[in-house]
Amino acid sequence: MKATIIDVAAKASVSVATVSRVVNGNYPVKEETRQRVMRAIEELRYVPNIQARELNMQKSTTIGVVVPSLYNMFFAEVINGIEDYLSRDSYSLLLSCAKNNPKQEAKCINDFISRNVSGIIVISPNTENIETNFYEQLVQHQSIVFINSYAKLPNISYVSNDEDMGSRIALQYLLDYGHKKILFLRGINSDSYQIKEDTYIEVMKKKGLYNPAYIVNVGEGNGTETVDNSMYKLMDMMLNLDATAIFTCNDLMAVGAVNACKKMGLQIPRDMSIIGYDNISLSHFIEPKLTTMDQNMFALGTNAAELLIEKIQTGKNKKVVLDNILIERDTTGPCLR
Amino acid sequence: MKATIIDVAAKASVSVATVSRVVNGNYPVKEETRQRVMRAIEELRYVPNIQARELNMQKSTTIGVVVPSLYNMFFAEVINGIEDYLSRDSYSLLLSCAKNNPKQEAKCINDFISRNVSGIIVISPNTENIETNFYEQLVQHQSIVFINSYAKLPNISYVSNDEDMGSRIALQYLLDYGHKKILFLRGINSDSYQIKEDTYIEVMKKKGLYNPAYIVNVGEGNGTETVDNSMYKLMDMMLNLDATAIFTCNDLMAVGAVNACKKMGLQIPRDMSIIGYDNISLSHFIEPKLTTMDQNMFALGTNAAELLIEKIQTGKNKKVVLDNILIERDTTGPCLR
DNA sequence: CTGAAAGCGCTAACAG
DNA sequence: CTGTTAGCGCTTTCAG
Repeated sequence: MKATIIDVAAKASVSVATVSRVVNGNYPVKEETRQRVMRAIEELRYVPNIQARELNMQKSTTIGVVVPSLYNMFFAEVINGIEDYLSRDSYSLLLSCAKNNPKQEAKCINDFISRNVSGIIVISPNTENIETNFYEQLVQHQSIVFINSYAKLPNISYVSNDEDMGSRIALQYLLDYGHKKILFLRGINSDSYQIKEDTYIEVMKKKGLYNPAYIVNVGEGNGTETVDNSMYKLMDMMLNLDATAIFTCNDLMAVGAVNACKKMGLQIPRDMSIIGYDNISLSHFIEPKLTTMDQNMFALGTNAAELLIEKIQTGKNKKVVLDNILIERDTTGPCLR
Repeated sequence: MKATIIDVAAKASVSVATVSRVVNGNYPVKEETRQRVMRAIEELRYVPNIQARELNMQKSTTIGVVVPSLYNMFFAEVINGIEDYLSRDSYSLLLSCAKNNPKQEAKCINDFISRNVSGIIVISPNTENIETNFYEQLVQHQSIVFINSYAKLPNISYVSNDEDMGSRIALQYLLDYGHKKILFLRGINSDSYQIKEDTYIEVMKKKGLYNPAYIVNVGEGNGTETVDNSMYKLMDMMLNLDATAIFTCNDLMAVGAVNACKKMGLQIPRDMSIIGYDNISLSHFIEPKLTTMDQNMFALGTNAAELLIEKIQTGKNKKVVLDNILIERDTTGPCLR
């Protein structure tokens, strides 16, 4: 059985209150008694029970993080940032995976609440849960931070990338290279795809280059199958479309596009320019290395953690928008057709 | 303020005991009162406080997971497996990152204990903590499972891969294809590389094909730079060595090898066969898709979770060694020279 | 079938 | 400076 504060008190011949004071160092204790208590703690290998402490204090130092999937390295890198910031503030991180399923996402969150987390970070919240105003009820009693959510709800802090601006930069880069027929690859169930599509449509229309047939939906965008799905989808379509460039909503899709071109005998970037989004490590592992928009996942994570702790402590919401920068590598070049 | 069991009891005009019975369904309650309680729960949006429940029941349904780094996708995939198994059993997962630092690893674990986890999974435990018998003291009061630890301590459950056997299979596969000059690519600072090298040397010697010059050390084996390091290292060497095949200690190195061949104008697998190790998702994202030994990280995770829950419930330790199976894809073929 | 009451381990008045 | 004690929200005997 694990030692409790009572065991320590008995061993040191003091009251539990004194032990508590020694442990927390929040009230004066005579040095000599302190020593005695410390020794008892050592000998019994006493570790305070945080559950009991938090039950008593009506607060908690655990925060919950929900991700839609762990298969896209994007999420691992964001979690890395969150964990890094949190551990400095001695918060703990409860992790749950929603498996790209809105029901599951809601279940994860209810579970967090049961476990008395002091706040929750949701990475790429499922649009369905936003529409059904699941979150609107939630924010009454919970501190929430959304990472990369398009719909802005009241009483929630946000950290997101300026994906609108990022998409403009990516598109402009392609346009500057002379590309006119630019395919747009997106997935389902994420706001982030919608933001980019809106920007894509606006930019292309403004240039008089818009063609709805160029918008391709590859389905699930964050699974193991995303790369292959994107590849097959493109191979099906490209025969009928004479595009010279592809702008994809994430790097997984971009890799699929690269593979499709290889399979079809198209040289990159001579015959086809491809630009991805995220800059996950995968993007520079492949050959040719991917030109992509960097989302700086680590910063996304640390900022979210910072906002959440601020929200917990002050009740104030804040929105942070990070800039995405272009990482120019080997999959883009001038339009030669 | 969140509703408590007392609020529900008051609203439904019953005792807290009855509410508890309704919530847990473990004792008979008259249907009519049950209805009344359920209605009160709905109206108050009551969610049981698991901290309080667990404090009372002296048990917990949280488990802690320590990883040395979150940067490597290997770990993300293992965590995915753990999370998947745990969520079925309605356990929650507390995640901490030790940042490749033994002190930090110990701190993470003490923190878990404070938070009353019912067990801990350590992925690739730090050798230093094993030597200083930090863990030996720990196991008295804690259920521990190690993933991929080569040092075996008493009272700990293990799940690991049979990398010796896996290496034999990989090498034999290459030998069966007629390859005689097989390069071996390894990194630093991991037992796992040593196991594979020992096997490599033994197998090659037995065939009379051993050549120490064929052993290549690429340095850090799990960083972002591993792919490129491996590529440059190989490009430097291959000119002088007339190898026809390469066996690498992980997929990152294998991808580097593939890229090196591409850069040098060698066709894969016609001019060079390459076999990796791990089967991280990256291995089938690239083109040509990598032949590799599957470490099945997901299974590593689910098995660890299973063993941990078994250990928690029965106190029994177990060692599970998973077989690594060959995933034959597109980077290997017969020796044509 | 239901209620009263005793804790789980801890903190924080309050009283010495 | 230190001890006593009342809860935090919940489960579970033990009586009715």
